[in-house]
Amino acid sequence: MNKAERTRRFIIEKSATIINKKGMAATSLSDIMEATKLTKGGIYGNFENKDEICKESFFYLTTSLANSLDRAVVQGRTAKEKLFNLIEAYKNIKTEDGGCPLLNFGTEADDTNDSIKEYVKKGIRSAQKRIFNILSDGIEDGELRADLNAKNFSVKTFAMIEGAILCSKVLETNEQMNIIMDSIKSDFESYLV
Amino acid sequence: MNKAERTRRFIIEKSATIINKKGMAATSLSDIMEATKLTKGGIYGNFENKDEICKESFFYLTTSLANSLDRAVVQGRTAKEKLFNLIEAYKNIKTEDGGCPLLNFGTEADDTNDSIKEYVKKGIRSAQKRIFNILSDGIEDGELRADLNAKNFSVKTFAMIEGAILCSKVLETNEQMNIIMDSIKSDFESYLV
DNA sequence: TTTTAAATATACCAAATGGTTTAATTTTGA
DNA sequence: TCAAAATTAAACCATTTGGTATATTTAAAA
Repeated sequence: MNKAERTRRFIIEKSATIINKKGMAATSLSDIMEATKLTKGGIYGNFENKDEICKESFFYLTTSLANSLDRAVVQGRTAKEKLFNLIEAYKNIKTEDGGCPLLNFGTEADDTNDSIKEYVKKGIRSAQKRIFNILSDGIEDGELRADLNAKNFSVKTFAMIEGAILCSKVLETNEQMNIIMDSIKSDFESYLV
Repeated sequence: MNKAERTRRFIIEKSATIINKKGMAATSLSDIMEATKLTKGGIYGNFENKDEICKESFFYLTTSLANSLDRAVVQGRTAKEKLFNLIEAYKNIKTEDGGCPLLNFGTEADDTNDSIKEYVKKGIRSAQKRIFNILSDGIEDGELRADLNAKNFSVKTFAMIEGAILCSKVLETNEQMNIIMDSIKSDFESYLV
């Protein structure tokens, strides 16, 4: 990484949390200047415009999150361990960093920003696929009953997780998060062979 | 309703959809001026500031939605009819009006706007209570098994619905919404006596 | 119908917005 | 080490922002 690449990355890292919390529209250049201690020149020398910073911040947030979820999954050896690890990893999403970027960018972009919406779309699909793969592997290995509909279960689970994140953030307690995650677990266990 | 009250209401009705779609921060006075065909004077004669317009728009959106959900519920005579009607009403939330205000205002306000966050909090609680009441009435009437945990089921169901709205809006298809709603229904049916 | 009070438009304002240009400073590689 | 290239700071720009003061119009009551 040369200087330019380092600065670019530094700006993204600093901006990402702010944008995840405040939203793309509500985050101003001044916010980014303050967080990076750089002037506009320093920022615009590395990025075309604010949109590019938002886009790159979204990529940074989603890949960081995806990596930490993937790391949790590979630690598990059975489908059950994998799914339960994944759930714990979701629980560990830092509220102080703004929560899930798919939820934040998704709700902001859905009516206003088609290109970001496309990226969120891909993010949702791959998050669902992560769950789907655990389940279909489990079925193939005979760990899970074949009548488990992996597609439906993964869609449902993802929706519950995002809803759980919304509730914990707004209600400012993890109570409902725990209820929801426990419910996913026991629902899953009913499909164990 | 005198002239002032009518104008106030008119401004709220026009602003509400815009704010629900674009978000509070991204909606400018000019957006509201354009939608209402009023000038700043006409708007600021009826409202203190933009915050008040946002707050009133949130109230307007949530009470409209709550009313239409309540109307759907009372049409049903059994718990099953009530819940299924509620689910259909949720499915009918107009995407072109921006979707669920609890989701939109909740994700925007959670890190930035404590007073709106408090109102969203109440909105979530009452949405969950609407489901809870259907279930606990059903248990009391002997329509539903007593081992149905009404609290957990309502929390879980609400999360799934909000997640489903997010997915349909971003993915631009109702496929997952249908999967999720059907899953809620069949989960519920397993508790029928 | 006329007076008075309410509601709205017009014309402002300072501050902040995203973005550009140019000059100065750092890095980098030969 | 030193020149070329990359990076950043400073000053600037037009536009838009939320908000206000005042003039004008409209509605309501006597």
